Amino acid sequence: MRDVSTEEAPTRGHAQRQAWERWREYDADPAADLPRILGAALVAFAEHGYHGTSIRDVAAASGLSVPGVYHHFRSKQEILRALMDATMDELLGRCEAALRDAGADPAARFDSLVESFVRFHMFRRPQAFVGSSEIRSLEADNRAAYVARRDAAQRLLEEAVADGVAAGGFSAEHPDEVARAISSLCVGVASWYRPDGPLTPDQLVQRHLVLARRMAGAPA
Amino acid sequence: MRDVSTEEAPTRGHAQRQAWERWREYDADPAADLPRILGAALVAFAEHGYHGTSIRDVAAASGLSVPGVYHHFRSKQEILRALMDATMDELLGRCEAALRDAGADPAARFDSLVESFVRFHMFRRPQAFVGSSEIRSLEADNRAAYVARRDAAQRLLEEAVADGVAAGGFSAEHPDEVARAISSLCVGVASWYRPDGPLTPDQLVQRHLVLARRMAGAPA
DNA sequence: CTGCCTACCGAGCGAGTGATCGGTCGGGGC
DNA sequence: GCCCCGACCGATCACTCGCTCGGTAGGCAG
Repeated sequence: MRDVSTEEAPTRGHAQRQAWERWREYDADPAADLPRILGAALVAFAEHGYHGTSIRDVAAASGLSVPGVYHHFRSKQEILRALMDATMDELLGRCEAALRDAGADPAARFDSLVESFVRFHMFRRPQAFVGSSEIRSLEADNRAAYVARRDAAQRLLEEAVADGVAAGGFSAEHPDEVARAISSLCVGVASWYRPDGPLTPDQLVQRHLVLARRMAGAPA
Repeated sequence: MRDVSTEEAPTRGHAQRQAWERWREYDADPAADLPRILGAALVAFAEHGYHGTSIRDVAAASGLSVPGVYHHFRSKQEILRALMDATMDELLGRCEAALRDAGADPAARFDSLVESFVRFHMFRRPQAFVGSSEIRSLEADNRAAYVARRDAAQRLLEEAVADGVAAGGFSAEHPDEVARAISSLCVGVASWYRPDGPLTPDQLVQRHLVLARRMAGAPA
């Protein structure tokens, strides 16, 4: 028999806009502030993929029955959509907070944004992985909406590089390609970074900042 | 009861070891020199993923029936394994040819290797995509063997950067991280590059060479 | 011709899939 | 007291999955 404690509220989809003022700080558990079904889905999707995960897998990992899962989500697809939405909410929220913190100087804004990207991909590895590998599993409408938000994040980077070139002394000849290279770098971080690696998160952030600045042709 | 050790697939059996002397040249169709079942599987796995693709999908795209597919491969898993093996055969083969062509100068070897990586990820996009996204769908043994070969490719890059630092005037402080960044860049190329984009392949190679050199701290 | 080989196909197996139906159970409002 | 509602479950639906069985068609050796 299951305990009937219902202390957990989903609040997905129309959640209150979270602030992410402390954009540098992350909980050790990537699934910590997700409702339990989405947390279970995150782990399963990251490990076996969307199509490699059954509703029964998600239900078991959530401590629910199959109809229990369907009480909260209309379909398997909607679980994926909610997960991807939550991922973009957090990424965009933290990046905007990082830019607010950075003020007006183009070089500082660039550094702050890159740092925010790197940190997100270090501490939200499963989200970043699912967010890039399961785009193809989203149905057309959901995919279009998700890609639009992902492109918006990409545009933040492009603007940061372009502003650096225009007013920050950056020497990159092709800012958009540098921006794309930086996001490739971050996606890569999510795929190999392990918290028990030899370097601290702060060290890794600094080293990637160096690589990003070099590609952008930022003054040393 | 047939003992299906029939290796009809030209991938590994037919030309004992392919030369890849012309490592810069690629057929326009990534599936061109794959047996039809692997070609169909490549397209399907790239679009829907391993678990999102059924044997019936592969059979239909190959113009075969389901048992027709099973005449050539013992299992769905073995189709994936053969596909991933063929991918690594080609990547490693072309990269080794690129290094042979480059001679002894560390900077030339670095350039040649990076060019080979970039070209492979531009012209073998589906292979590169499946090769990185479906590692998790390989069973333990197959995965271990594949990861070992992928790490060997990574080591080529690490050595090229390290040699550049030791004898080529590169200034990178952390060669292995630069190597990892370069391969992240290439994986990224496979995910966004479109042959009908505004830039020619040669232009894209040159631009990525610039980014790679900058990260490695190569003399301008 | 027979005998055997490779290369396939039609039909179908057991298991598992996403999803649904009609419930049960406990707590809160009246 | 009563009723309703959200949260959940057991049973089951129609369907698809990976895979297999028993066969056929054609080529080639003897």
